[in-house]
Amino acid sequence: MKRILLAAAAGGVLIAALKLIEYQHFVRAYPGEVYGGLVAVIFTAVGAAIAIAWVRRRETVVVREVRVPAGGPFVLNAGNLRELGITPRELEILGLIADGLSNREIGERLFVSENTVKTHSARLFGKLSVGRRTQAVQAARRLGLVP
Amino acid sequence: MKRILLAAAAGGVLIAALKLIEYQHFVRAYPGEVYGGLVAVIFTAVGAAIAIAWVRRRETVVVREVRVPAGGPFVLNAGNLRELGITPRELEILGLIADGLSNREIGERLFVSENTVKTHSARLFGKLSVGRRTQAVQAARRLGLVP
DNA sequence: CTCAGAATCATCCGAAAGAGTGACGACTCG
DNA sequence: CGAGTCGTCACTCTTTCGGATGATTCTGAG
Repeated sequence: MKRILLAAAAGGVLIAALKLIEYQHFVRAYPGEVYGGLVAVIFTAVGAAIAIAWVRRRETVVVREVRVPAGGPFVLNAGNLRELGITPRELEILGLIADGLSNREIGERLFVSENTVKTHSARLFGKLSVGRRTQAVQAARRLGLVP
Repeated sequence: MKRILLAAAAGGVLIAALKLIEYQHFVRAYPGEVYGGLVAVIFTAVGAAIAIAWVRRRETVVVREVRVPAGGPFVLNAGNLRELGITPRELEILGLIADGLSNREIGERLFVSENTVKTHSARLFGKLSVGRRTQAVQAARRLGLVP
């Protein structure tokens, strides 16, 4: 609504300006070519001003700050666990992988060698049908195996 | 440099258009008022087109606070994004890392080289203060940067 | 125009991860 | 007892990651 009024007002100003310039034309202070050039320049500027005022309203809206209010405590999906045949130890290592630990760090935390961790994770990847630990984390979260 | 040439070319077209309209004026097919009106309308449009082409690229980003119930669709936390100084491209790559893609796959999907992906991810790790992609995914999820 | 930020690509190098195998002890179940 | 499962460890090889730099191009802002 406000835009329509603004457009109408702009149109009025436009016509008024045209008349004003035209008046000078009738005064014949300048030849027709100058008149045309003047009109062209002025209305190019007017058009640019209108377009800028019009387009500037366009803005990208980005949503902000929405702390997920804790969608309840994590519950393990034991069903998927069974179906995939994942052992307790493997689940333990899966959790540590999801925490972003390296194989070496996992080994140190569980007091086993890095090779052992690699063996477990390799079997884990097979059961989850993935080839990378990041994918394993994704699959585990989707299956309700980790928070 | 390129812009200057473009501006010059636009000016040339402008003048040519003016001459063309002026020719019709000499033919006296229309009275002076119509000539002025025609010039005004056309150059208002030209000015608008130029301004739009010039201004269109810049888009204003507005941050809006929104409450979302638990389990709702993912909403990006733009605040954290700003604080960490993460660029759009980096965010894009962060998302693909979270999807479990390798650097090579990310490069293929975005049509850039693997080296570029590595550069982006390295800067990303710095901004997130992590040293591994799995940790980056964890941090990103905690900060509301990825689903 | 100059400057800064972003995106792009490259090279070198060491560390980490993953694939593929083989093996051994402990425990359970039939 | 024998078979099967689990957890453990080792070794080799290839691929992928990550760190550290340097360079180029484009664009927006001052």
